[in-house]
Amino acid sequence: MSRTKMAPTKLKKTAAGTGAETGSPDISWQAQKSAMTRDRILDAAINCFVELGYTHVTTARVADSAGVSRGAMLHHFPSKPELIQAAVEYLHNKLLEDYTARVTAIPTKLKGKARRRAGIDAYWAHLTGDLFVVYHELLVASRTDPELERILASSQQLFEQHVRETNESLFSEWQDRGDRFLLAMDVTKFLMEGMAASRLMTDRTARVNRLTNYLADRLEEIFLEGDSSAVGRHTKRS
Amino acid sequence: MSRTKMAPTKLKKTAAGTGAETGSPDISWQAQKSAMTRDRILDAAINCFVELGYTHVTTARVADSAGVSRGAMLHHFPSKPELIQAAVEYLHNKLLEDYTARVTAIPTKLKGKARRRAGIDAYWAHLTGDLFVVYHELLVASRTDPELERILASSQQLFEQHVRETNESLFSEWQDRGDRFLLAMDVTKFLMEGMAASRLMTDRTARVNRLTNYLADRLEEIFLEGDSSAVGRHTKRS
DNA sequence: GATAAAAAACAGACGTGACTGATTAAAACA
DNA sequence: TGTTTTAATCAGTCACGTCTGTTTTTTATC
Repeated sequence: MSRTKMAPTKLKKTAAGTGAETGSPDISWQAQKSAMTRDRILDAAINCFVELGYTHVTTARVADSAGVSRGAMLHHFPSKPELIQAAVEYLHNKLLEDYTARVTAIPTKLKGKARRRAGIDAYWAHLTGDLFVVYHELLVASRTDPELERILASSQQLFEQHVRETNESLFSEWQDRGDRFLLAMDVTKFLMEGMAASRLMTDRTARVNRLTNYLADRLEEIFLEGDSSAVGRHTKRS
Repeated sequence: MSRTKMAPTKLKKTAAGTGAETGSPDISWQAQKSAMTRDRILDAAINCFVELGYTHVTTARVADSAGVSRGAMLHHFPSKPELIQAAVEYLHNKLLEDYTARVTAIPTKLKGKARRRAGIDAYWAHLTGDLFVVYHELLVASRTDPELERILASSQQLFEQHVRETNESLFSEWQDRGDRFLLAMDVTKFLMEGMAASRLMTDRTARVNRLTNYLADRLEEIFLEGDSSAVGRHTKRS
């Protein structure tokens, strides 16, 4: 938004004054302030990713959005690649938080089928949020950006692992379903990510709703498969 | 702005009717040469999209890749946006050709289930080709590029319609399946596009194979649904 | 039909604006 | 006062678009 300095929101100094402040020796007040500026800059960077798109982000815009001068920012992040790396890791953490928050927010009284359906809807909300949109853009950009690929390769793996562990604990009824749990997660993941990535399709909401319902039915089918007549229908081929 | 496709039609009128050249060649040598250069430039542009990624493409690189000078290119495409628009439309046509070619290449002796499976594999080959990767990148970039969004919005619609018509004629056994045909196409489209977009996942081939087999089974299910006990299972909800 | 004029295609150099990183000056703090 | 943090300015690079000049093809005139 507006440029202006508005001087870094002077946070209170807690009467630190004399420098005694043995109360917090490890983290000096300067360090706190520095860390706050860092976070402000990283938040601004994410914001720029959302509003401008990864390729249109410049150091000047991030600094402006954060309300600091370029000099100040370059003090914290000496070069653009270092800023990008920090911002991507920051985004990665926010993504994890977002997914975890949405899934753990499912009422505990929901059980069985209703709970699984709520999980689908939570994942869809996660996928259509700004954070995932930006993350997806980064993944695409990484095809021709080795540095970005290096940064994302690890976080991608960590994210999948985290999602899997979270799901294993929150949907523990799949515990004895073995590989069928992985199949269910993959079907959900790729079908919904495919839908999320198609921004320009016609009849979006109608098709999304139909496919989401279809997916929910398939997950029930996979879950109950051991008890139905459809055993082994899609385990191997070719 | 709009640079209509056929540049060669810019022939002058030769109003001074000497009458001698009433049978003048409709397409002069000059026009042919111009069109050839145009196509060389557009091919080079697509190539740059593939090798460098949309965001790293510059007019100089395209000209260099095409083997013409920047001045020559600027003569055919006065500005970068005009070049991009022409290149995107060119890419769109190549995409249509690619899909059509792959699907029509399915042996006619394949029938029923085997034919449907071949369709899935053909679509997967299409999605993992360079052309679709680039198209997907453009789609992502269009989020923060209004001009690109305008160009893609129409081509996206045209592509879906073309695919639908092609499939209707090549998989005519779905003719009386009504909406279930649309469902089958959507499930295929989004699940496979979701897989294609995930470049960095672990165990890629194994998971892709499993999901592809799963998808093939689901399509058979949808196709046979009218004759099975599963009628109406996933037609409506909320 | 030959030749000159006109138009189109092609080629390269220049200026402008934007972005990055470095350097220097000011301010806040201990 | 001395050090750390913030602000402002400078130089180098890159990409784009305009400009001018050259070659090739078409049209007009004799």
